[in-house]
Amino acid sequence: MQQHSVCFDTETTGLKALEVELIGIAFSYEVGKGYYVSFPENQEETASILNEFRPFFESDIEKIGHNLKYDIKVLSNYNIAVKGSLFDTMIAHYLINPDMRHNMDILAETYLNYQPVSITELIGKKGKNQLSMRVVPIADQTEYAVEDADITLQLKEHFTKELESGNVTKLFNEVELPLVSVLTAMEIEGINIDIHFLKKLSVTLTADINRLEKEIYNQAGEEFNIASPKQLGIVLFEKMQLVAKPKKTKTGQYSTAEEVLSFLAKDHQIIRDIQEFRQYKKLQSTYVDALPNEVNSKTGRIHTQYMQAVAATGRLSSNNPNLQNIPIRTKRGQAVRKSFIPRDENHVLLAADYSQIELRIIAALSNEENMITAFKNGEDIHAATAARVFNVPIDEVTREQRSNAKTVNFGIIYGVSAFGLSNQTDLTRSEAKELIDTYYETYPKLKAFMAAQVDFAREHGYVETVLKRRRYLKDINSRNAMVRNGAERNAVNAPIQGSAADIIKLAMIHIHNRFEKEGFTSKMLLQVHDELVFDAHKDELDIIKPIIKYEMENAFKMIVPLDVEVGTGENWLEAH
DNA sequence: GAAGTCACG
DNA sequence: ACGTACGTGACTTCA
Repeated sequence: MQQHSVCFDTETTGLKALEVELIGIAFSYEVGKGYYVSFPENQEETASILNEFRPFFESDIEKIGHNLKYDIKVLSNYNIAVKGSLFDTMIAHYLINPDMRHNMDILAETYLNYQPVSITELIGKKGKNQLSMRVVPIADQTEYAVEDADITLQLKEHFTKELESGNVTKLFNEVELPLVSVLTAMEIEGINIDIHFLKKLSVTLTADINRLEKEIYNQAGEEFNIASPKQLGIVLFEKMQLVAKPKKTKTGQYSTAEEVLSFLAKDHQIIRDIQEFRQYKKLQSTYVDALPNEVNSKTGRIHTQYMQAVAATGRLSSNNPNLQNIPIRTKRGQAVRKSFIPRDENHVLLAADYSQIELRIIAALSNEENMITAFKNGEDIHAATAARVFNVPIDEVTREQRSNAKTVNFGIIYGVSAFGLSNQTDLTRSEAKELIDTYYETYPKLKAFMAAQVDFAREHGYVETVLKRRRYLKDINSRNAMVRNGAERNAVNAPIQGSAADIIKLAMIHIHNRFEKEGFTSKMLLQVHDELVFDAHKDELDIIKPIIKYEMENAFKMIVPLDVEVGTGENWLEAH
């Protein structure tokens, strides 16, 4: 193959890239043409056939694909590395319009006006009756796989132009595509967990759940399914009549959500028991019992997948399992976090967190001196805000004042309303309104910035991050006030959340490259929006700590300094 | 498969 | 007068 760029697409036995076997690879380097290589079930033979393709995969030839991370991981099972520049049509379309879907089928219809053979036509709907691609006749495999490769090649032509007209080519080439390799490495690396510890934790949770269950039945005077919001609502609000006017969900059911229960907790033991019961059930089913089942039998580690084209703001998301929502806020939740441990006794876990990155970004973008000064002086930003808003010296700020200031600071990032703020605090709606007004007087340029974002969105139809990542806001001029207000909140929030995502992505690329170049044994494992987690070899700790901190703090220069806290420990909780 | 709930940043 | 925080993924219940 003498081409400059080649599209390829792997066909495999399933969806879990690190566990599947290769069935075939389609190649296309000329629109309308393609070739399919079929592999036998014998894995040694497959590896030896693949070896013939090693020079191609490791060459400088540009590799085009749709969701390349998947194909690269599959090939990694056979020790094939994919080198050279990449072009991922899924990610390209994510940058072109992050709010849309990026399935190849949809893209083919939208851009090529063509309806490809769907995978379900070939192997059926997913479920236990779904066939393996192995049993599909080779002619059909070929037809399907080559079509996909051809479509991907054709999409590239469209998207190259659209990336250009959306002014995101640089973001694509310098951030998102390099990030593919970084995420691939992190996913393959995985993280170690202490299964034995989780099993013990599950036993204690079961004991507490059983105890609470009995007490709840006792107080209710009957047995019912506490995990059923419907049954629980009837017991609490019809039988026990705990409140005169119970809040309903949008379908007319009684709401038993935490925000409803927390209002009743101080007056009713049964509510406190339900809250505790719910918490333990959640921890047990979502984490304590689920995580051990996610351990890969070959590596003994947990391998999440990072979704690079899901979150409309530019963030990553994590699934199968989601390692971006591991508990930390409650005591029992923290126990779950303790189960994430280093690779072995020669390593520790290292966690590096950006401190208040979103507030720093809004301070910098708005050029709000009062907030910038606070950050430059290394002040506690919530206390500093409280001091200004409540007009007291910073060392006389009360707990409650700081807490309210903190809530407003976060609210600003989301697009506060007095209603929302009063919901989140003990303040009444009018107190909340007053606090917001004072806040804007304290930080006048913040308000101007927010208004400017909305104006920009109205004029251009989109907003953008520091790295020019766009989010289109089609509802920004809607006549429906509620819809329009939503778009306006997005106009403020998307550049903030998205810029933070841009910055940590840059840092990840820089750190990954330095680690490769300097040949460290330590590995980056996880990203949790403003935090990176590493398996740090003890011998390398003194070298990599300052490298990580430097690369994160200097990934992107703004007029506000970025601050990163680095910690280490024998588990993820300790590392904080 | 939708709805409700709740874990995280 | 109205309904409202931004962004995700996973689990259980129930039609």
